[in-house]
Amino acid sequence: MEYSIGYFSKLTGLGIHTLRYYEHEGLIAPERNSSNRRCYSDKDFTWIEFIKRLKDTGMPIKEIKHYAELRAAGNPTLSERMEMLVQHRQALDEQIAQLQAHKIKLDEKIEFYRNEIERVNNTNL
Amino acid sequence: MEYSIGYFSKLTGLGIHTLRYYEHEGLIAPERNSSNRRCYSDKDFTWIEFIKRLKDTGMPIKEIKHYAELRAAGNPTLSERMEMLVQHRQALDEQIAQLQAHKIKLDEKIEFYRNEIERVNNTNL
DNA sequence: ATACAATGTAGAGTAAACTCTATGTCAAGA
DNA sequence: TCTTGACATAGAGTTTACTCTACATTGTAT
Repeated sequence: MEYSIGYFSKLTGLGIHTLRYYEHEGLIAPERNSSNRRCYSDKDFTWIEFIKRLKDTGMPIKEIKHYAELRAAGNPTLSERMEMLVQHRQALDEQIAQLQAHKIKLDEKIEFYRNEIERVNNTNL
Repeated sequence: MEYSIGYFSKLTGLGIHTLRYYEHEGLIAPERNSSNRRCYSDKDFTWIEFIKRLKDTGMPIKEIKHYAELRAAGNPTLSERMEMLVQHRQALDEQIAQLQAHKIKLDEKIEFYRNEIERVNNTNL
């Protein structure tokens, strides 16, 4: 199936302007029809979902663009792309570990507040 | 102990400009000496470490500023501050869960690449 | 045939969070 | 005394990732 930019925007939840911006930045290159309108495919959908995943895990646009270029170059770049993903997984692991450490501290702080509120209530009896 | 902005910058790893910016944005309010120089205290250090934690877990500066205002107002705002932290913990839990889901997908993708590279190597024997 | 909604491009504007520059003050060492 | 270095303020500049505006063109329904 092929999708207009308006429909593709709804499919992906990304906003027409954002889709055009991503194309301008070299992340995605949809086909064009005879009237120069963009025609997004199911492959584009799969690809944009992956882009969203990379973004949501903290990869900057420029790096995604680089990945996109490798992808466009086909099989010869397979191992380089995998290398990128392995490194990104490493960063993601660290990110998750740090957030979990932050969560523990935040839990402690909340516990502190619970006690403090209790204490203040008792003081003002 | 009291610290100059230069020393405090090294203590916190935050950059002199950033510390002044945080003060301007209402996150922190260090004392001043007779020559109008900033004097950061150990309390300021503890506080800035907490600010860093909030930031690293995705809380925007404006919201941290609001927390700082409540904090400056003392005991009457204890429960409101705790409420903020409880909500933030909720957001953090969701953030961690999403990253973990992303990680699973990324692992799958890397596994796919591993197989694909293997397949391409065998094809070109 | 005509209106109007969707799309096209180019470029300007926005928001967040810094980061830097210009200019001035002030205390301490050579 | 003179110079140097840390600090002060005000405001400009940067980066990232959008988001919007202006204006032209095209496809569709009346």
